[in-house]
Amino acid sequence: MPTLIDRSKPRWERRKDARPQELLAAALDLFVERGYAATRLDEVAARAGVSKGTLYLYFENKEELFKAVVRETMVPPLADAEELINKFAGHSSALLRLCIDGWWQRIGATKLSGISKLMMAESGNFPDVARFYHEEVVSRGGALLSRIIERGVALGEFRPVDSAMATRVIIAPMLMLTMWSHSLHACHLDPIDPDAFLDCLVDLLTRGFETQSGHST
Amino acid sequence: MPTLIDRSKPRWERRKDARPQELLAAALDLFVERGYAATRLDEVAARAGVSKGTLYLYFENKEELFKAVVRETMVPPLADAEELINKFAGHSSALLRLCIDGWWQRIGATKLSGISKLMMAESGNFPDVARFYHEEVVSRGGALLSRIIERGVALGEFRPVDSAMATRVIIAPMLMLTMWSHSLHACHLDPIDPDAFLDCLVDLLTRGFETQSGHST
DNA sequence: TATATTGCTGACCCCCCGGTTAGTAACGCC
DNA sequence: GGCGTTACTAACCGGGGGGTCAGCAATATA
Repeated sequence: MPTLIDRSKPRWERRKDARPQELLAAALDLFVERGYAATRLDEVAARAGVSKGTLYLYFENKEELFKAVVRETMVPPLADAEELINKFAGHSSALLRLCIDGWWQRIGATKLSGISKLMMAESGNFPDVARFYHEEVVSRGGALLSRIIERGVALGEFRPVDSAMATRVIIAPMLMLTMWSHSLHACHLDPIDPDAFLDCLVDLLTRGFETQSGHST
Repeated sequence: MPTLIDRSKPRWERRKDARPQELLAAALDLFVERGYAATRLDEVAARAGVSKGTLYLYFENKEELFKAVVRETMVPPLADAEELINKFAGHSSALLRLCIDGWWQRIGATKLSGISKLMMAESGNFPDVARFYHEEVVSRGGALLSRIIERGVALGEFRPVDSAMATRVIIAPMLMLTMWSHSLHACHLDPIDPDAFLDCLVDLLTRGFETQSGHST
């Protein structure tokens, strides 16, 4: 009978070391699936195989849980990209494509992109979280792209542009691509081919930044 | 004493005709400020100067209220733009700029842009609303831009591009601009000059779509 | 002024969810 | 096996919000 208790296995285990990672993984999944406000801590705990009380043994509250997810997942790729830019020798448009492709592989195409979408969506309702995310991710990522643009201009590989503005124009389609795949696309509406989209984007950008011979502004 | 009841004026008035518009205006404000899920119907009613019960006399539920807001505000500008495209005679890049500027004036720069942001943000949690919005706004707006691109290609004013993809690449920065102003920007982070951004965008697009070098815009 | 009609109120229901805590069961140690 | 420590659970709390409805008060009518 299924009502009998199986005493060969304990009902739960003590696994202090593994819990934080498992909780973070579950939290990432659910934050991405549902958004910040709509994610239930009960459900995060359940997906990690523990009860809600246990979650609170490892994380102070919902906000700290979210910050931990960001620190654990979004920040490392940024550090790697910073290192790449320092070492790179070659044409700046190649560096730009390298970074866009790298972003796509490590963030854009993964569930991590859901975090960006979530922040765009809900930062207005959670200013503290927004400030944290801006400091840890947005400003660092933006600086990274700006450096590439400025490098290109300095080497005469790009025509002179406002690097701050150009950075935003580049980031925008990248973020939108992820937003689409996490919103309308997720409802089976308006499917989009990401690779074709990125190709189209890089193509446009390359032409747009080209130092032109026969043109006037 | 303020505790005395002023019987010269009724405590409330019967204004059946004006209520729907006032409720829609209040709802638009709050949906834009807080998002769909975070908007409290109590608060919508209060801002419209009525009680929550009254709101339910005019709208079936939260979802129908939202749909009514979209129908009332987002759909008319689309119809106008469709008419503009049909009548326009001139270079397609001029038409493109006209539509982008028009969008900016009538939607992008107004609170209406908050609706786009809201849908990107929350459509995943409200598939029915997402489907409605997609049918009424997204597909129509996309078709509109695609027609401009195809017009340009047909007239030899644009180089041949995949119009569906190019449409997305154009829309993306526009939507992102509004998302920024409604999210991080709203928290006084990362201020952005919309006009400069749009100029930068149109500049890039113009160069990107240009037929072979040697031509002028 | 008296009566009928109806637009509107506000209290109420019920579920949900972030956060808390008393108690329990797993495990290390002897 | 027995004991102490502690990782973990489950029940609970309080506030919030979508949706409802019996009754009331503002108006139309006479």
